[in-house]
Amino acid sequence: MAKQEIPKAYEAKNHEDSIYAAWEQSGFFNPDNLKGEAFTIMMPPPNVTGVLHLGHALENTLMDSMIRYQRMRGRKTLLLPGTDHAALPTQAKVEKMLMEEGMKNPRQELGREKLVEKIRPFAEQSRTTILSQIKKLGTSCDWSRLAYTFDELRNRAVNELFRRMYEDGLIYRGLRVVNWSVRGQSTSSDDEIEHVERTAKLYTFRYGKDVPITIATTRPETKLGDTAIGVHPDDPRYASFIGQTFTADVGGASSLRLKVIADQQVDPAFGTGALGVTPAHSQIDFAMYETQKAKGDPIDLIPVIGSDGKMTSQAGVYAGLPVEEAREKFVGWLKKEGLMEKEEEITQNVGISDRYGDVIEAIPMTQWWLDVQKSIPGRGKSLRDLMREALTTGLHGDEKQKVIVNPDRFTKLYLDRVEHLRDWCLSRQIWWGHRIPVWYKGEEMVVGQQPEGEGWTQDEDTLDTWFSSGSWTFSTLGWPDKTVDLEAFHPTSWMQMGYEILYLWLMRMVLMSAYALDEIPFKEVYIHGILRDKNGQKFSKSLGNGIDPLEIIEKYSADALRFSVITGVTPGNDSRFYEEKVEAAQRLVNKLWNISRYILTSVEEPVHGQAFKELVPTTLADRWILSRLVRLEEEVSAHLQAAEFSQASEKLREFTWSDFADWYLEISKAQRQGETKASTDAILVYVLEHLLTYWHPIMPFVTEAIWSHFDDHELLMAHNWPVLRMVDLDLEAEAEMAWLQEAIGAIRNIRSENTVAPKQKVTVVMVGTNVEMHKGIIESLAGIESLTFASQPPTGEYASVVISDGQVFVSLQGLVNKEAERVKLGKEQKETESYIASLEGKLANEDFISKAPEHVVATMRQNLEDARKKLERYVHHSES
RNA sequence: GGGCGUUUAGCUCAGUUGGUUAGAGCGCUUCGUUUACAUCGAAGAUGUCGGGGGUUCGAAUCCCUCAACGCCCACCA
Repeated sequence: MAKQEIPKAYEAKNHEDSIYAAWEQSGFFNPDNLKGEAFTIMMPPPNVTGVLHLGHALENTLMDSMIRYQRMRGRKTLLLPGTDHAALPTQAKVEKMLMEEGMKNPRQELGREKLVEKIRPFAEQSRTTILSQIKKLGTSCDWSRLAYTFDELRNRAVNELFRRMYEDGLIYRGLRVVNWSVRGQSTSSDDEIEHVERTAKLYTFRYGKDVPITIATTRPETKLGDTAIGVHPDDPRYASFIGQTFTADVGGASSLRLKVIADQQVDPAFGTGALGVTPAHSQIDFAMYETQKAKGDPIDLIPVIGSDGKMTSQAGVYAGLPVEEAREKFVGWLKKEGLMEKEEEITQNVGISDRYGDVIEAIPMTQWWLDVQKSIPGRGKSLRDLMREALTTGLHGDEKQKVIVNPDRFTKLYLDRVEHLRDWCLSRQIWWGHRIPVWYKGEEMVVGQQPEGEGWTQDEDTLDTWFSSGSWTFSTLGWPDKTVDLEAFHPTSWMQMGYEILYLWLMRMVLMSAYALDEIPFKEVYIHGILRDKNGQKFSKSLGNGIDPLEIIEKYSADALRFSVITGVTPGNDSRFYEEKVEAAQRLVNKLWNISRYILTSVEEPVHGQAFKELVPTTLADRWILSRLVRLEEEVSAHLQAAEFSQASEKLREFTWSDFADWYLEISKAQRQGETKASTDAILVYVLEHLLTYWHPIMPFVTEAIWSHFDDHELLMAHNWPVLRMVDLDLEAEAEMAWLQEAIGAIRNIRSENTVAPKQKVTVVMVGTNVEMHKGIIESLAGIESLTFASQPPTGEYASVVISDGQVFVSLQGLVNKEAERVKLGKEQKETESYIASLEGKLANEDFISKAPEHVVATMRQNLEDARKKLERYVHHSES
């Protein structure tokens, strides 16, 4: 083979797109072209609300590193890509854009169909962008199975799931108090609310002069809808009032009828111990309303706040006022009437819509709900039971149907949440999303799919977006049909997600999968943290600290980006991202490139694919580097298998830069001068091709680019992961090499301390050891002119250093600072002495000898022996 | 009000079941570089592993406690 021309630096731009195209064209992204046991990852579908951010870069790196490793290990791998229509966030985003363009109320001005027609192209555009960005990151997913939560197949799955749950009595329609966003004009689930601490005013007052009970509230205006006064059943202050009804003519609004009821949930220690019960505008009060109804002692429900955030007609003279004005007016009236007893500042948590940012109002509405506690017909278990089982005993006590969470602490959070789960409000009043699959005609109602015939109208509401993403692991495989894919790839093997969607997504995937298939959605889930900026702040638009992953790829390389988001990161913990990290990673990429460049351009005929047995390790360095490679394979495999990406990449970096580049390559330069050339060349090529293979899952592009310089046309991506044998470890060579490295380091140290220029050759005498066979290595790596071995220290101007197995003397005519030498040796001697003392102490301890494992004691004894030998040399030296 | 996480070199972080004298990257200091790579090489400095207590032959690692920072949950109206 002719010598190759390889550029000095790796220019990622010239390679990445064409490499990705070659991968795609090869067909190996598609498991149909692969053999072996299935290994499946469903890509968490990015929202079509814009472009990819760094978090996606992290996720794609995690998924792709895992899938590439498994593919190379001979698994039939499927990484299925997709996107999420993200109902509310997408509609909110488009509405915001329209409003920025001058529209006041897009929903009102456009109406349902026209608004959806505005959202669709935006979503499509966003999808296209995102999909191309995923390719830029190198993600090896099967594009032939691309899915979208809002396409026809997924819609069919969603409708079918809804129908089954309805028929099982789990989905019901009911009047309940919902979380209402006035700004968004829609309900939210409990999980879509953020709690923000605020200061608020707590008002303490009586409803009227004839009402003997004082209550406290931060929302006086809602008191216009009060229908009861709640007290704790054991509270002696109010015991005599329980059951009585008082009337009050509040603020000229309406006449309230307030029944005093006893309820365990009332905290006698808060405020006055009496609670104004507003069933229409409080979850807890609504629960009391239901309890009273069940008891046969019902109280009324009076909505005084409407979906527009203004007071309703039932609020009398307050009707039409925004809540804040109503509050002010009512407070004014209370004061005027002398009913107000106290006003104080308190801090409280308010629920905020996480998308629209306004305070959530509790409003009674008829909505669709999913009951998580009801027993599923024929199964004797509720959805809650299934969700619990999946992470504890495994579904039906089957260990194989258990989801393993990494790190484990998130299991606890999940389970805690499962126990406190309330019914899930499924319906939304936005328009971008799967429409509730229910049709009405007069009194008739059909669920699942549109019935034949005229006159049917579909429910106006849409489904919570998590209803469709919850079914992602199987809707993507063709469910509800019994497809080959579903059989082959479900439950999926591995999933990764950020902890911020643990509740939103993990729980719902488990719920949906357990319900629809009686299977867990995946066997293992890896929880990652979020990427923060250099100062530990979240990346956000408002802070303006965002980093576009594509710009990073453009400036450095996709491999450097991948390496830098994955390294130094542990599951479940946040990490910081900044360009210096990418720079360091890019240096590593370039290092690998140049190692390869050196080997491929200087070895005349790189023999590709040699077997370990065919190699002829001739020198110590040969044996050593092969042993190190065996160790590397073992470690990297174990780390990747365990999803310890950071550790895997650290091991690879260490081997690449230190063992291979700094040591073996340098030694090889001498070895290639003589008769060991052929064997050295073979080993260089062997180690290189293995190293590229092991790097490939993490840095796929540069490894593939280098691989293409080998003689055949096989893609590295489709190459088998070479498994080496532990029996080929050469412990003797590793120990001997470690000593040699120490000796060379010692000589270099003396040179450096005495500022001997690297070019200046020195004369070295080594005492107390005989390693003449490695003379050449020491000479070439330590810049030595003459290396001799002696039994006695030489006389004359020498600087010396004591090493584990001997002493090194470096001649330094006129350069030695004898005093400095003495001080240095004296210091080292002291350190050795105290080290010996500590070892002797340990070894003199009977308990240690009897209780510590043998190998620990043996190592300690060996260390002591070595240290004593070393000390002798110091003593000897100071005497001479 | 509960719960969780973090605290290791100047900075960012590893440290796998407790076991040699605690590591990496970046930064810093010195010297060098026609010879794969200045996106480089060699050498070097820097740590009472947040504080205190305990268990153990042995603790960065396990237990208790305190502190600082961060996060999550919760219907004190």
